[in-house]
Amino acid sequence: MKREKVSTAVIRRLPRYYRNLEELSQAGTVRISSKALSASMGITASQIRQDLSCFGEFGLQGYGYNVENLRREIGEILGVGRGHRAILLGAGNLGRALMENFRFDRCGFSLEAAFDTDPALIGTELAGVQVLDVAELETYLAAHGADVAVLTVPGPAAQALARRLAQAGVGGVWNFTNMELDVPGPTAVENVHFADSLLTLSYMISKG
Amino acid sequence: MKREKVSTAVIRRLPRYYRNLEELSQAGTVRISSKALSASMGITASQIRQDLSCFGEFGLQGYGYNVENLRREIGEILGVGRGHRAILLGAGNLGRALMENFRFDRCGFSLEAAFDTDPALIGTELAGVQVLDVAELETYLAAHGADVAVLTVPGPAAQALARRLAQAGVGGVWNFTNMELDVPGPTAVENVHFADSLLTLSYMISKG
DNA sequence: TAGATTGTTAATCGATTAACAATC
DNA sequence: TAGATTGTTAATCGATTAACAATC
Repeated sequence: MKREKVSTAVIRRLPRYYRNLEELSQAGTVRISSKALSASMGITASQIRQDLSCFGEFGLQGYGYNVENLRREIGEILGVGRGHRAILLGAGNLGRALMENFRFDRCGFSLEAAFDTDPALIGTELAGVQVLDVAELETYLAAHGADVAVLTVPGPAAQALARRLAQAGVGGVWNFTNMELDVPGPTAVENVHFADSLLTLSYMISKG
Repeated sequence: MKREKVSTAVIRRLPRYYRNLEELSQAGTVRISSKALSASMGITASQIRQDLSCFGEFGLQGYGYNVENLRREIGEILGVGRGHRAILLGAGNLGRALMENFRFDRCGFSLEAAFDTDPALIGTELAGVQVLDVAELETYLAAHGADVAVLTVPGPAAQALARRLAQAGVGGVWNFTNMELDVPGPTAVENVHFADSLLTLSYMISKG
């Protein structure tokens, strides 16, 4: 194995591998070759082997990969099972949709608290999670900490909150706002820009 | 200009250019050089010029680009202003969040109808949009058509619906389910895989 | 053993960056 | 005119694909 720095292209494929292996595992498939996986994922077998070789040797010559074993290994690489703790900021429509529908646990996260500014929401419970006052954010984080913050607030509030989160030591921001966040140092930002995504689709269908 | 086929890497940057130019335009900035834009976007000036040159010559030597003009040109490339029509399938939490919060119009789309299977929802109106019975999907599409379908249904229903949409001539599927869709031919699919995104973030914060 | 399939090295392909003549 | 900045060509860098020895 190589263990130089792994390119983001590779990293962004890991969740797809993980998802496919989960499905295979659930379907009871015990082993799979890079060739078979390649066919079902629309990626070359060569690339799959190359990608995996960044992290170790998970296969067996003449056999392929043990599905459950490979799933677990990739899960470990992605950090599933580290007991990551998430908080959510902005319990509006989108925030609530994520709280009620998104399976944080399947990604190895537990959603521990939500924050909002609306007095009508503060003190209530949504999807089994307490809604706290954003004013208490630093107090909460000092006491409990959090690995990731889900940012589903209105755009204008995003940048300031992101900075507060980074300041308080939150490791990553999952950004659903349409803002480009500028956060210092070690805090990671992962953007889910709906508009960018829809505009890409718009381009794709506008060819004819 | 070149006009060979444009790589997806370039296309995925276009919405970001568009977004930045919107902001500049709203801030009243009249002109900008590739160098200045590069600094504010964290992309090299060379890449910006290279990207734009795929579509035409929008700048002026010694001057740079007219912000509003470039914004409009990129908007045109992306298909904003074509009056694209969208329908939404699955008016659950996430679907409703998109209907009520997402500015389809800012991407040049109008949301024309929603579909669900829940009798309690069918016939009601959400965010000014009628909710129809999914059973009427084909009838509706035959009568009105649609350019894009927003797919916010539960995973198990996704694949079959995607096929029905493609069959009925819908040009693109904006896929929010955690399923990998297999649709025939000319219908485009743009995925918004929340889990993949969160797992990528999980990887990023799991290094230490 | 023979066939299958890995991990890795080498070859190819594509995307990003640098350089610069053209020109506003 | 002199300075700035484009569009494009060439150089570099990185990522994907192909090939193959190792070996289950």
